Amino acid sequence: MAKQLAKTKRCDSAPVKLKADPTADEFAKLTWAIAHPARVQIVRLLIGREACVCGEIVDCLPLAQSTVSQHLKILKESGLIQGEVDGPKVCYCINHDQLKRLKTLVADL
Amino acid sequence: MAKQLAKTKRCDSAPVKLKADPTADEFAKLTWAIAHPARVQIVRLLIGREACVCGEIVDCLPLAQSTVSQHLKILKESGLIQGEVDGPKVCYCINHDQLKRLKTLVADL
DNA sequence: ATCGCCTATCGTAGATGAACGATGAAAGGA
DNA sequence: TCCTTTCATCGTTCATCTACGATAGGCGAT
Repeated sequence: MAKQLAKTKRCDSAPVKLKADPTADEFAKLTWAIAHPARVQIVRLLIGREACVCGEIVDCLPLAQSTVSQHLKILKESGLIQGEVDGPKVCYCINHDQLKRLKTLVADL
Repeated sequence: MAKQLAKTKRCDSAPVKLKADPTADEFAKLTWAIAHPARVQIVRLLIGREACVCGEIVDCLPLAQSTVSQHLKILKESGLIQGEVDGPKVCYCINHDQLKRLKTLVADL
């Protein structure tokens, strides 16, 4: 996404309005956040359980703790999940608003 | 996804069945295919037009022809779109079955 | 047959992702 | 206070993505 030339060409009959679709970026970010098998599994796990401590998620996946932590960070940054500190542990849960946003974006394709 | 240890730990009460969810892979592949702003725009363009020649898609995006061709290849490999040769041109269109599959997977989250 | 257009592929460079082990920080218990 | 547990972050390595220009191949027109 480096080149940003001001093209004057047309696509068929409609004027070119396909330049910087804001929802395309949002769409891409949300789908990218979940576009990894481990992250799909984490999201599904949280949907099914409503809340889960980080360590449990690690135990459920064949990945190192640091790797899972990275995936959790990605999901958290996308807004799909959120975590709150509970003493020495961190409890993750689904952000239903953002999940609904994702579903809406895909359904409205 | 390299480590495949046979863990015996449990996640909460349910037995560990979060190992190699086949639909998680399918889900990740489909969402990954569309997890880029340019590919989102291409898919939307094709949904709105029902068919589009490659050159028109290139003209609609601020990217080089070779780059667009790569994105089209990714989308084609995911099954979301398909292209058929029409003389010297290639006409791309949406694969509605696969698009519906994507929508179903996301809606059933 | 040759030329020009359209598209795919190759080769490359830089950025980012995915995975790991090791380390660090915070909180609670001994 | 010190130790343990829990989780995040750092640093590294390897692979993949993304973007481009250049090139090759197919097709229609001249």
